[in-house]
Amino acid sequence: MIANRRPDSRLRLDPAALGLSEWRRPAFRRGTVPVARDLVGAWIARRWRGRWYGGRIVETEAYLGARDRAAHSWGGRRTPRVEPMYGDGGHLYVFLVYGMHFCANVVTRLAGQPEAVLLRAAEGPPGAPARLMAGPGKLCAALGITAIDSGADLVAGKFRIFRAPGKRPRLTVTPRIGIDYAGLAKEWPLRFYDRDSAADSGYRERKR
DNA sequence: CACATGATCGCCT
DNA sequence: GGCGATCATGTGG
Repeated sequence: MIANRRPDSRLRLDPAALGLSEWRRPAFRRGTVPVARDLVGAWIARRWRGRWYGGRIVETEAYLGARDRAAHSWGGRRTPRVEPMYGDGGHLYVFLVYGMHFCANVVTRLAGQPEAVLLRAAEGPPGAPARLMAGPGKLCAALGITAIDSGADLVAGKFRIFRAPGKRPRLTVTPRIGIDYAGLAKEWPLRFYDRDSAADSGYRERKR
C-alpha cells in the first residue's frame, strides 16, 4: 500500500506564534463527549523534521465503547487493530477504511475504557486550501497520518493537541456519518462541528 | 445540487 | 468471503 507519511507543506505553522498550549494527559481522560466538543476549535499538529504542521479541528465524532454499536470496540471487541482504544487517554488510534483511506481518533478516558473521538475535519493555517482536510481521510492524507502512527502518544510524541486562545466555536450537533449498520446508535447525537467553518465534511447538507 | 458508482484491501467472522 | 467511522468522479436535472 502506498501512503505518504509526510505532511503537506502548506500546513506549516508555528505553535508559539499562534499562542497554542498543549493538552496534557488529564484533558484526554475526561468523558468522551466533553472531549469531542472541546476538540472542535483545538489544533492538531505534528513535528516533521524539526518543523510543525497542522490545523484547527472543525468537526469530530464521539465513539462510546462497548455499548456503542458504531464503535470498533462494540461489545468489548478487542483485537490487535483496536488495541490503542483500550489504552490510556491521549493516544492516537488510526485505522484503514475502504482499503484506501486512514481515519485518526483521539483516545479518551482511562485504560480499559475503549472510547475515542474521530477527527473528521480541520482547516489549515492561512494560505492553505480551504478544504484540504475536509473529511477524515483527507485530514490523515494531508497530515501524513498512517497506520504506523496508531498508538502514538499525544502528550510525549511527535503528534500533539493544542488549545487555542480566544473565543470558543459555536457548535452544531447531529448524528454520526456513515454508520447505517449501527442500529439505534445511528441516531445518537455524537457529531460536533463548528457551524462557522466552511471546512467540515458535510458542507453539502446546509446552505449558508 | 442530488445521487450513483468504483476503487481497493485489512480485518473480522 | 464480505464489508467498511471515505473520496473523487460522473451523470442528470
